[in-house]
Amino acid sequence: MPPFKFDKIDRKILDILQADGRITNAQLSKDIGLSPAPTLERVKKLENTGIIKSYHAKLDTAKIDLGVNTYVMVSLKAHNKSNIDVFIDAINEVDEIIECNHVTGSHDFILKVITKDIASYQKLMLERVSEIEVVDSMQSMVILSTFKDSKVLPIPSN
Amino acid sequence: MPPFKFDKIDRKILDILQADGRITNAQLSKDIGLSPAPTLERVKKLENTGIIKSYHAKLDTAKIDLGVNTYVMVSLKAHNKSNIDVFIDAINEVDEIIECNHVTGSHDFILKVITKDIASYQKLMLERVSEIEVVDSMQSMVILSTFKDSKVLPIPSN
DNA sequence: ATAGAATCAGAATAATATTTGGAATTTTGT
DNA sequence: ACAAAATTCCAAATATTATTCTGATTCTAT
Repeated sequence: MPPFKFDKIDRKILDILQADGRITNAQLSKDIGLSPAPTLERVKKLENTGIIKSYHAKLDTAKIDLGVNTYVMVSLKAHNKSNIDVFIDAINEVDEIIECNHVTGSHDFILKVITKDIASYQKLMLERVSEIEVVDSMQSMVILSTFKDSKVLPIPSN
Repeated sequence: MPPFKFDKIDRKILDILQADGRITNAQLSKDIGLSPAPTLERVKKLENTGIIKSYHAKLDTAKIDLGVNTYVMVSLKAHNKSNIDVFIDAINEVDEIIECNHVTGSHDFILKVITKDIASYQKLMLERVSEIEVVDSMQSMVILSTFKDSKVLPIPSN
């Protein structure tokens, strides 16, 4: 399958759906200047080709009592495939870890961890993450405040 | 306004809408075991109270040619309010920086940066970020691969 | 117990999504 | 350049969903 080329109209659709994932097809079609039928067809194609992976509600963490958000940088004892697999499998069991990226630099992984408070954060780290046998060291950055959290990616023009 | 208490049904709604932001109200009502009318009423209340902030399409960065994603840790020359304001204002101008968090630890901010390739990343950093006068130092972590990217927050049960 | 508020189901209506058929445009191969 | 093929589009018809409304039931606080 060729990597599917989308045109200017598709890009506009992607911009709009990133900013408002629940816009109606009727409104979307007005915004991009097409009738509803081809608009829907384009959206479906973007979904079917996997360019649009999914849609999600974004919640206010403070209002659902998730006050302590952190980034945690993790180093493994050795970075062979076996160890990485063990780590990934363990991470996937933990709902509070919502992101896990393998990164360059002096650490191996960076995690994003969402918890209710410091106590639950500490408990999670001590009992669930430190306990993963392949983990060597961890370094936490507690998020004090968030100044930008855009869900709109900068799609290149060409 | 009291901090609005949501019950078990609301929590289920939040779980479902985080996982599938475009589910129809009809299907949602079936999933939670209520009729459409009160289901919609609950969703609207969750939106109006700000617990649900927004809805967004999630795209495949590789397929839209955004192959280089990084975390960048930034230290400012001094962390007074004035400098922070200057920094935030500058960051908000840059579409490629989709997240900006003020954090504890040896750096001041952590950014998430989305670009097409290494060349565009370097250009962005040199010409847009390094140029911000209050920036002292930067340290990059390039994302090699993403093992988890969940849009579902672990809502505390009580 | 009882008034008031909140929540619910079911039905009616309004809006939207989705399908269909065919015209117009673009693309492709010669 | 040309014609066939493919793509893209619109407009209209139908199916599905959202939304509103009414009244019954449950919950809450006194």
